Amino acid sequence: MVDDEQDLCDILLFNLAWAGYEPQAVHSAEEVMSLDVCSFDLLLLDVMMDGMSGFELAKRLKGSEQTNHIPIIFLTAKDTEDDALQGFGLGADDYIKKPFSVREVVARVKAVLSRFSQGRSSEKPKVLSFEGLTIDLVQKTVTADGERLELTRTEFALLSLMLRHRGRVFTRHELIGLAWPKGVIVTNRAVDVNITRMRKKIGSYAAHVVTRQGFGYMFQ
Amino acid sequence: MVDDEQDLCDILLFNLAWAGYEPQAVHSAEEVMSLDVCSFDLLLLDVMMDGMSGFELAKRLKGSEQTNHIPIIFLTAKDTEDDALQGFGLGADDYIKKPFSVREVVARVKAVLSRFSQGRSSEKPKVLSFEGLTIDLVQKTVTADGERLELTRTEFALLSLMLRHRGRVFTRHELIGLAWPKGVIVTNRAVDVNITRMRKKIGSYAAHVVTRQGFGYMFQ
DNA sequence: TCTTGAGGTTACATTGTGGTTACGTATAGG
DNA sequence: CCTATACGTAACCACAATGTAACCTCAAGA
Repeated sequence: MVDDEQDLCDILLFNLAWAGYEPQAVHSAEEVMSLDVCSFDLLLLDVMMDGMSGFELAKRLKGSEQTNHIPIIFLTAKDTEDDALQGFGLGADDYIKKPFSVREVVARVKAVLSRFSQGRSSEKPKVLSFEGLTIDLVQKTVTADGERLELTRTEFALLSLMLRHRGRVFTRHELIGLAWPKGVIVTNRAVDVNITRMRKKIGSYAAHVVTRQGFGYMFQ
Repeated sequence: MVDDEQDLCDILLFNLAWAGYEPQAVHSAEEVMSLDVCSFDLLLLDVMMDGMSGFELAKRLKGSEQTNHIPIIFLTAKDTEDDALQGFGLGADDYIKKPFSVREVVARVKAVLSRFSQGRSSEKPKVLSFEGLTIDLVQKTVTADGERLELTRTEFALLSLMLRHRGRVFTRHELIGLAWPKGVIVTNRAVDVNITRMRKKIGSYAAHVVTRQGFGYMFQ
């Protein structure tokens, strides 16, 4: 959710969370660029914002291979036909005029997400695997040679990230940005410790989680 | 495609062919053994079949050096889904629950194949190369004539910098500014020593790392 | 309120990296 | 040909990077 009105964000955050979603709010389009946008399932964009407008942001996101699949719902105070058309022209999936009821927003979010879950998002593979190591991204479970492993959230995030991009070296800084919740601040050493814990749990597959001294970690 | 339901096979065959693939169907796991499995790019296996199950077949294929690289997508009936998938650890690359839409199957096939075709070595082969010398900027590795070299971070930074701007002469001062972490203070001689160490590791290619006395170093 | 576990930090051991130094060799300028 | 300077390189060693156990905090449940 990108909107510069703090109060509105709070209300929507609460209601969307109540409805079972995991909403996150930022207050300017610029902030969005510093996030891992790919990891979001839906964007609620305010059109009128200081700095970059919601339309401008949408144009950029739809222009990138990485993010153009993410459904977008615009929130706007403008109610003219032109603006609506401009929004849809940018690939908007819905359009909600202010003032709106919270219930309406939640309903539209639900509708757009269900529409998308049948289509493109079901194309995402649900499991990652490497030899006898299998990661179920839906059940959030890991099995090694048939044996169920108990990885914690952080360990799971690290392993699935590295396995999804096997062969790539991640710096500690990148891992913190990609496998940790947004906004948390931890030291680099937290990565080492969680890598160690994760290695211990995956047994012989730990040999594939290699340290590239001076660079970071990778799965190979 | 291995499934004992003739009708289902026909539908999938038609749609996969329509999508540009060259599908082939057999109706039991036993029949698969008589085929040249290595020549297939992907296997769609029904789990529940008369005779050998899809799991059993997958276990055999993953156990063989010849075939363990072939991605497998399981087709599972709803009642066997959960427990079976948690336990199997067979290295499946995806699974699709019955009943499924044909479109979903095609989409998953596409996703898995694209992941394997480009994801094998690395996602973006950001590499620099010169004759038989290859620098993988993602994996942070250097290979010379196919042989993997173990360069340290500083050596890697020096070589990749010079190779990226081949033909340009870098003064020691420039190299310290570009290949060393910001803020560190080292003497010029540190450059010499690291150049020497790097040269030693790249073998015959060391001849291309030339000293321009009084100026600095360059790669030519 | 109590329990439990996730996970961040710290401390310490260990290893590898790489800076410095010393000395030998090559090069340029006279 | 001589000499000052630049460079190559082995050796030494400080410290940076990493593995890991231990401790502690915080939050989610019970």
